[in-house]
Amino acid sequence: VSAGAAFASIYAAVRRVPRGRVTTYGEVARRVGLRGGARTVGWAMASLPNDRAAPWWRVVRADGTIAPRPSADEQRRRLRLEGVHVSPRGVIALDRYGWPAGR
DNA sequence: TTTATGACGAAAG
DNA sequence: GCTTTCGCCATAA
Repeated sequence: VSAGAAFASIYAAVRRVPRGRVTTYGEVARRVGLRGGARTVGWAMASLPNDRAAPWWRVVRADGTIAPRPSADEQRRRLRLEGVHVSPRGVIALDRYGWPAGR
């Protein structure tokens, strides 16, 4: 895998996110041992060749908003399909769908 | 090795 | 509530 070890850890963490739940970049970063490495996580997702078995759509920003990217629309759609309620503005209730918090 | 970039985060104005 | 600034870590050139 072409990327560094950090990527593997990040992908692994993202895969642990249960269906119907979402997590944040910062949360993932923390799980892999990177405190301020939230950007690294996002960058890892950006490098996602789309063949990688990582539910990137379950990863949102710290405030529950979806990152402004071209596929944000698709991400929102996928989350909805999993039962995650996304506000019209693209905001997700982390205190409800967040993970591992959950509630 | 240094510089620049990035699906971020938190704080300050 | 929104925009701006700084901080963090890893990779690329």
